[in-house]
Amino acid sequence: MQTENLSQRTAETLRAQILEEKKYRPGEKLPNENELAESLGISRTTLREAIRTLASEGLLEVRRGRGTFVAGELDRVAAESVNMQELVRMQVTLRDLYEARMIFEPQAAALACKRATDEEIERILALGAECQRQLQIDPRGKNRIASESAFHGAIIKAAHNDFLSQFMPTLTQTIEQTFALNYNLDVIAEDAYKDHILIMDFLKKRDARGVKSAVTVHLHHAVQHEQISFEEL
Amino acid sequence: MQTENLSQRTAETLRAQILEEKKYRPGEKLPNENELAESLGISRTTLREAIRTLASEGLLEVRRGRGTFVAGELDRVAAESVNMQELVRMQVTLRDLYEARMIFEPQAAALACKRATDEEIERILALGAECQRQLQIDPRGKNRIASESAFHGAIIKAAHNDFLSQFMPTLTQTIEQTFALNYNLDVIAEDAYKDHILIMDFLKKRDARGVKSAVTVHLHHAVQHEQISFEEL
DNA sequence: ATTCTAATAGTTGTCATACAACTATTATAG
DNA sequence: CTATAATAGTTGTATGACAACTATTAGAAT
Repeated sequence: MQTENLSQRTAETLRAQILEEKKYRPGEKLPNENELAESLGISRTTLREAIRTLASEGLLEVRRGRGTFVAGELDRVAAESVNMQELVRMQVTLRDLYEARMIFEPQAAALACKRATDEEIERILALGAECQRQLQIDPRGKNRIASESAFHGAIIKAAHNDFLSQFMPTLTQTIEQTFALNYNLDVIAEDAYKDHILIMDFLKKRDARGVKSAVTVHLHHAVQHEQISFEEL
Repeated sequence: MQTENLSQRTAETLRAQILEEKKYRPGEKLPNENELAESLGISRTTLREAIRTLASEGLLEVRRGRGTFVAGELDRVAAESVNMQELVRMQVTLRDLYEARMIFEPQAAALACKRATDEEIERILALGAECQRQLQIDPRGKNRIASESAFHGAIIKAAHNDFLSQFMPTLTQTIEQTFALNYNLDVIAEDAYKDHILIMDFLKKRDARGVKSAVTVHLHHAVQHEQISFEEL
């Protein structure tokens, strides 16, 4: 599979030289572009495209008039992102992703229960009601899925944790993207309807433990058709 | 602050045209490089560097011989990564990050308890012992911190969840990076020593709930000097 | 008519070269 | 000794050319 182009292959070569071979240390200056290109046996144009890729990843830092440098260790750490694309490529299993979701979504819901403002609770309930309506109209429709995400999203948001707020949608969307196909929406619909009632009830009462359990159950329902088994936690 | 170079400014222009102006829709093909460069009033070289940046972010997909395309909606979602650098920039608070850690790490430890091979348990115990040694030698030394990370990391890894294995180190390193400074290592050391014993004991017995609680306590000890208060979960 | 093949148009990939623009150092003038 | 100018080193941008790949189209063979 010689499908990748030269500039991308070069980017990988450099990445390996930095990260694995440690040919260039954090903070160290790379040879200038002309030298480096020649030593790699490629044109400067191609090298520059490779450098752009690595700079965009945060591994390199290009300073005009001075040179190109390997990012310092701290910056490098910060650059290590959780890239969903990567995860898909490295074949992280659905089980792993769902497991992660099952760990933190119920907890986030519990937090929401304690931290949500009254307005937020109202909004969540409204979204939940809309969700129930969509479930009855067309359990397989796009609107149903959208309203469900909105419902879940509003709950997460009410947890008032910026990290979770940003992280959660990425995870759930990745899950949906990867496996939206073999999802049996009809079967799930009945369970979902009842689950939502539970979740909303507990939210109204601000019963954190109740919400947490209800969300856990809800996620189990959503996943039980995937023949994934989860351990007790 | 006209500091950014033209190719990067062009990347931002294109990003805005796609994300905000919606001039190009998901899946849509961009004009070819010659036309686009001309219409932007820049050289093809510069445009290509901008495209590399966006392609590396996952927003564009370049197909040789066919053209350059805006990533489909699904792919785009996958490209949305949780970038720690971003999070730091948007001032996600330490509390948020730690809260996330407190949600994930104890559960991960519990999973490890059930899924670790005997060899993994052995290795974790060895790392734990090393950690204890370092704690006595020099509670503030670099080695102590490194061995502690190794210990925690090995536990996470034993959970056999590829997602968590990639995600947790990023989270913990970000936390450490952000506030390694105002860490009172001396005070923590005593607690840590006892916590480690607990954690290792429960691991040996493969008591998942025990480990989970012990890790929770450990994290609370690590954070209690930061004057962050956490809700009950 | 159908299928295979070859030509072709459209596109990205790579190269070589030149010069502009910026940065840091060194040499020079005052 | 200081301020300024020259200079060397480096990245940034532009141009033009051609290679390599993809999809379509035209044409030939069946």
